[in-house]
Amino acid sequence: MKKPPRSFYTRPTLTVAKELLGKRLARKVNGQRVSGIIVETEAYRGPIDVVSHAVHGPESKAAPMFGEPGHAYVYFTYGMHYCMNVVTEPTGSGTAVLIRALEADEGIEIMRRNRQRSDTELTNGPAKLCQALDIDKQLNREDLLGNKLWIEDGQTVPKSAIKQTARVGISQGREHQWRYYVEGNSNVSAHPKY
DNA sequence: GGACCGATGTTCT
DNA sequence: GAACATCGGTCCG
Repeated sequence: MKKPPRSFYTRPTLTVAKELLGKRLARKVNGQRVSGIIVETEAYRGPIDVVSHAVHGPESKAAPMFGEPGHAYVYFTYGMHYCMNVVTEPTGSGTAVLIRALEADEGIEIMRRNRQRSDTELTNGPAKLCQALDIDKQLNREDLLGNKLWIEDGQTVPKSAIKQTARVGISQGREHQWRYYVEGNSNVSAHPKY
């Protein structure tokens, strides 16, 4: 499978967030592929976005958001969870896309072992998919055009199936509809109220 | 299915 | 001290 080029990530964050739907997020664990199709994303639009980690600046833990596009920004939160972002726009922008849900595809046995949950609970949330794919702090700043953690072409999602809503798990910034997901996909994380 | 709530560590005020 | 881009257990339907 073909990896999108660096230029895919250099584009506006909302465009990348939308077009990541249907792409495959993949890992190689002990020589075996573990992957899933991206079905839910959220855009975090840099220092001007009040809920983005980038408001803390390029010297904060969000430093990778200001790095080269097409790299991973993995952060640790709530004392026990990792979440993964894809850095977007030209270097220095501080923008990224949070991967919120996958449809598990390859290496499901490994995901079951990592998660110890039912198959419907493998990758339907940002911290869950990180656990399923064994993504942690070690993969922070990893190049997604590399061969440890990467993104490659997957499926084509019809435009009519892409839904746009407010982001999840934030208190401010609810007026922006910067979350995208594939309508009808059972792996999309729980639907918030508005 | 939903509401509530505790876990647990890093970062920032 | 508080906040936190979350999750899973418990209790209630």
